[in-house]
Amino acid sequence: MATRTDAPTRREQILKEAARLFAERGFHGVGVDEIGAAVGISGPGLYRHFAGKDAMLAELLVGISGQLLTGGKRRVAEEDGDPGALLDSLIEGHIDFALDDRDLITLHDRELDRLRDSDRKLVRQLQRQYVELWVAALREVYPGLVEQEARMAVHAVFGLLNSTPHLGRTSSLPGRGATARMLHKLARGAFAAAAAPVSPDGSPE
Amino acid sequence: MATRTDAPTRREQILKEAARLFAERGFHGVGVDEIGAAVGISGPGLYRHFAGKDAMLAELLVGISGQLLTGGKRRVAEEDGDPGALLDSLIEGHIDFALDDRDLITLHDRELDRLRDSDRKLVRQLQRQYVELWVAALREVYPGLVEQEARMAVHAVFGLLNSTPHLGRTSSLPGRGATARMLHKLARGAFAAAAAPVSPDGSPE
DNA sequence: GAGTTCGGTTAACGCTCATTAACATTTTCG
DNA sequence: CGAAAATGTTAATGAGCGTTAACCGAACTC
Repeated sequence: MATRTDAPTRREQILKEAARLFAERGFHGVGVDEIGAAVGISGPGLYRHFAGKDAMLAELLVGISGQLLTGGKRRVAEEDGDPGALLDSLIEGHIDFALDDRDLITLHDRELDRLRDSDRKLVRQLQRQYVELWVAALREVYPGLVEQEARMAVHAVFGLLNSTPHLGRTSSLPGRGATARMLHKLARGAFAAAAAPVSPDGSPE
Repeated sequence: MATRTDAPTRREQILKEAARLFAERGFHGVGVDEIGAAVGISGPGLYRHFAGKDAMLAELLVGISGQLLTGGKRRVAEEDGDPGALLDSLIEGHIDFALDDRDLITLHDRELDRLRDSDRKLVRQLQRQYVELWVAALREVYPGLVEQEARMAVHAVFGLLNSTPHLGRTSSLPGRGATARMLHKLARGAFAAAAAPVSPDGSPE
């Protein structure tokens, strides 16, 4: 049970830099020499730590999906009976992740196809479980939602929350706290609308 | 002024297939031979129509941004005084695009970095104009929104609407119409929440 | 303190792949 | 018709890049 202060091992440094570079220029857009240079060693030295470039990507993507799922499960386990609070907790966790590890979020839905079949299957399975967590939580709050609707809403809200990488180009963000609060509001609003039975705002069509 | 029924020229075929392939496997993941094969010619025959692979991507991305902006401007021009209707019209237009040209939507925020500086600047500028269209329309409906908030909400809703490519893996969609309606509802709900002054749903924190 | 492991280095290999060359065929049209 | 443009073809080129080979010093370890 030691994940913190075990020293940022070389492996971890590499993964972190690789994530940043992959997110910036895409998996194929980054050479191993670059990744090596980013951690002070150069080129093939990476092969002392990873089987290959693919292995780095795989470990990153599996790691992301795993972390998201683990965090989600923890929050579900901590539920105290208030479904709304659980949904808020899930949203908050996802926002934290999207804001803190925006590189990984970017990778997550950009480079999945580059994985070996088995790895991709694993990642997809973790993703699916994570989605189902949300779907269950959402339907707890809005029992009127049928499963398919709920799933679609969850996917859409993921898209909303994961939009943070696209910000920052346009204008400097209004501070992390305010950003998080705004995203939370937006997500909640979308969910509420999903559950509204008919004509969401007044326009009959 | 002839864009339709001028025959689907070779150029257009190529662009269409290239878009599909790029969206599926990424710009670097697709070879020119593959693109050629997709339209019946093979390999370097493409160079009779495009200066290079980069040029195809550039034309695609500029085209997308341009189409979005043009469509948005048209809808703004057709405004009849009802700000809510304009916002709905913009949403509807974007959803149509996201559902009909999901390949292009995918490309749009995945491969922008591969462009030459000048092209990327152009695309960004078109994007920015499109965003500003939305921001203005949104603030017309919700005057309480400050510009920065509105811009963030718009970006987030783009993320939401552009999430459609991620669907379809999980479960068969419930039909195009229903999908469009649902996305519309979600977008409207998010916007409404953005404008809500405080504590969106009841949780005080 | 000798030997093994660890973590690195540089040089070389080999493959993929965009691009160009050289050449052929059809279409246009004066 | 006949020349020139248009549209392809295949073969060659050349750069980039992931990976492997061969080699080396430091750090443990018995």
